[in-house]
Amino acid sequence: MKILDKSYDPKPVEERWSRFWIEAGLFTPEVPSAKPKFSLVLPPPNVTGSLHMGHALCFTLPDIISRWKRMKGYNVLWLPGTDHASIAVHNVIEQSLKEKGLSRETLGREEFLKVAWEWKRKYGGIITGQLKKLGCSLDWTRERFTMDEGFSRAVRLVFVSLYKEGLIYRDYYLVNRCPRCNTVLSDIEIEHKELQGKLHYIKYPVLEGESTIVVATTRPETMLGDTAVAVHPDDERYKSFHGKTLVLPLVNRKIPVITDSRVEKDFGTGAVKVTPAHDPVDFELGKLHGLEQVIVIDGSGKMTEAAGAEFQGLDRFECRRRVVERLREQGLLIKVEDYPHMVGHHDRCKTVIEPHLSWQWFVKMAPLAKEAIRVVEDGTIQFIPANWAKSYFEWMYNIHDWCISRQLWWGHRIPAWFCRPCGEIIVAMETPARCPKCGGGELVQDEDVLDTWFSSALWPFGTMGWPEKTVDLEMFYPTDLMGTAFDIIFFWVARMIMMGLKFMGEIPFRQVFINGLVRDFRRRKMSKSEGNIIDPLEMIEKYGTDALRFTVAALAIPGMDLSLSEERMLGYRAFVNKIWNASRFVLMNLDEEPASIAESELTLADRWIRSRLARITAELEAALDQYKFYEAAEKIYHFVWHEFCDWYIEMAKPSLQAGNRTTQAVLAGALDHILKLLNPFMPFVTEEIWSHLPGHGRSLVTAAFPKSEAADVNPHAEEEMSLLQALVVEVRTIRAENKISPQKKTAILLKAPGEKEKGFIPEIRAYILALANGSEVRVEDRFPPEARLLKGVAGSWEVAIPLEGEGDLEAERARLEKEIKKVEAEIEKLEGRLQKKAFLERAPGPIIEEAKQSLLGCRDKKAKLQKSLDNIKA
RNA sequence: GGGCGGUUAGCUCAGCGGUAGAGCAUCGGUCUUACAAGCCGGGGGUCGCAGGUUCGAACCCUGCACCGCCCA
Repeated sequence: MKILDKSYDPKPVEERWSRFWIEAGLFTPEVPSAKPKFSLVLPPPNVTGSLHMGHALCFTLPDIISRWKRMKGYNVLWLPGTDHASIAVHNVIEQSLKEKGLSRETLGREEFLKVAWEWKRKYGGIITGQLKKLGCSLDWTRERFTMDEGFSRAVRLVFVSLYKEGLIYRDYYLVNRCPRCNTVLSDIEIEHKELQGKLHYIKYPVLEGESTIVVATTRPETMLGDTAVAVHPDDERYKSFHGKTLVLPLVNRKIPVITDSRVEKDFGTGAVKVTPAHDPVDFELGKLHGLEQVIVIDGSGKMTEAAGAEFQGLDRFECRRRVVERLREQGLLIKVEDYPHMVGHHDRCKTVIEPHLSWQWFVKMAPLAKEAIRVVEDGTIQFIPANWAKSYFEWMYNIHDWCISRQLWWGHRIPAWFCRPCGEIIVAMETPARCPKCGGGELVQDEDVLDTWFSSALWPFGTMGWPEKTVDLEMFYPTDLMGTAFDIIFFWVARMIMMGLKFMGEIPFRQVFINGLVRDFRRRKMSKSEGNIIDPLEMIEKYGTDALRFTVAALAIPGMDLSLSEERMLGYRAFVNKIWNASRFVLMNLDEEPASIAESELTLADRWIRSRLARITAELEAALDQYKFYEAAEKIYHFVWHEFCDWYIEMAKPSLQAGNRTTQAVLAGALDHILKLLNPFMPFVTEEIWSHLPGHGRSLVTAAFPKSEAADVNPHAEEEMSLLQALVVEVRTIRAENKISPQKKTAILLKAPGEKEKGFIPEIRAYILALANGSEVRVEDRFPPEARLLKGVAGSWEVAIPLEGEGDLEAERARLEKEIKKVEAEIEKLEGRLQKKAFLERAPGPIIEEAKQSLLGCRDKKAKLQKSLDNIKA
């Protein structure tokens, strides 16, 4: 048998197996297949991306499920791919152009796209390589990219169909624009953050007469675009102003005072300036009251010509200062107050959003949302944890139309053409030759591309070849699981559900597992500026992928953020190493010739570990079934380390030395079983060890997951084992507390409570000797009174070891006194309970019985301890 | 303002109606022939606060406080 190295070195092992799995096609499902299927698609990471801890979590967890299902005999498809990430790619490329003194405009669309594709070819593989490093069991033969030819076709088809159905429309509307990224955004890409702003009180003179109205605003620069002032119709303060005309300061535009019940009387002075082209509320007001829309800020945050000669070309914030200055000079600025308020920011680049009036494309969401709500309501799609469904509903019930056009080039260009002469809009799959309305050939395609999330919404079926009727769709759609973080429920999950229902007529996935956010050990968000980022690649480098994966699983409590620390990872690396060394021991003790089990030769330890394996397997599967990764991880961790290693291996040693071949077989079998249980969590180390086991197969990836054998459950062996453990721990405790050297072998005296229990002795004698470092085990009916003994109680048994020489009994006395105190507290509690009439009358029988037994046990223990103590004192 | 989650050992978290648990940290012992990334043993908690339901509450109900997230 090849002896393993003394410690585990992950790097070469990971590289070797990662390559082997993929080359051997083990992650590629059978087509066709008689097996039941289990499918999922990878939520596509950005091509620009590099693996971060959020990915590590979000991809490891479904991988654990995938690997487990695969081993259970499912035909598993986990389909990988990446997303083109319009804005992110633009940011990267435009930044590098800027460094060369270029811009995308100087380059032109076609050249820009060439650069982008080149860049994608060069860096697009980074994250996929990292996914392989993570050990994700993805079928790389099916890898897709959202801008693939086929996928792009699907995107176009969806656009065209929705347009034809009236679910996509074009509108001149006030949308959110990021002046830095130079594109509009959808509502959910806006992050509202409270800023300490200023409320400016500005005097607007009335055209006729001397009076003025004071308005309050946080954005004085927008006054240049004001086209009215609004007051509440019932506001007594302003009744005399109804119908009056004001002169807009700095601009000298004549604007009306209008009344609208939506004006908040309590805000500012109760009179509000109305800027229909730059504020969502004002936009609505303006439409209702037929106000002019004056655009004073352009899409990049610069003041327009309409803002006036003095301000034109200024940045919006610079303009704000200038406007305030001018108003102050003219005595029109009454006061400025600190005013905290919520301001929209672009969630990616954190730039303050500018409301922007322009022509854009929108998806009408309400009709799509209806079905999507129903399938979650009726449980066809299940959120895990279920609470997230609530957020989903909340959003879906209040859904807004989705602005899908982006003023970018990298992405799916909107398949719409404008006929210059007649103004007709043509939406089509292919570039139309001429206008169907006027017959003209002067057609110009819309410049914009679609929101990246528009294509992501098609991912679950677009990746499988839709709109073709493919075998993959037939076999693997709908998928079974979508694992993702909560912040993406609206971006992704909701839209995938809507599009899946709309175009496939079926849900895209049955279950949605929502994982938490990864935080640092003090529960802070990880961020570059805080310097508290834990980089998964660095962790893999330092501790190995298996340790990283196991850590992530052990911390993954459904619905909870997890706080990660390197310390924790260190602990699980120790676990990996522990497994390695336990395996090393097993392999060192196996004969060349594989052993087989003879039932009659099974030792207590053998029967016990088989019983425990059966139970732990069932428990592990139950936990995984509910996506309780932390519970599964904790269970297997405890079992492997503190049952298999601490007890079984130690107990197997004497049998192995005695040449017991059955124990060899049980030991090898148990290790094989354990490696399979662990494989979904730590694929690399388990695969490596397994390949050294006699009779191993080709790969654990496709090995059968162990069954929990009911026949192996052995309560008798478990009970006997519990007794043994209690006895051994008691002896060890007495030894430790009395500072008896670990090297020193001592005689161990046992007193069984009765004849029946004495029957256990032959079975446990050798184990006690080995585990408690005994020189002999003597069974006594009563301990010799003359001897100096250190005594303890284990269940209903007593143990004792002789104190040799002139040993000090002080420590022992302290120990006994402490023990007695503990038992006394327990007795008091139990007596209190059992004395209550109500408890005896109302509590269920077994509970009362248990309490009574407990009390008897405690009293017995106390008596024994007391006797020992008296002995010492005497 | 609405919604969700949290408050349990020094730290991070399980437990969610029947005697308070884990990992790490800590303290003591130990290089015992798989592993010192190890082994053995110990200490440590009126389960945020106040009421209520119950024979029995960390767990269920009500209110409050504080922290975090999401949506207006």
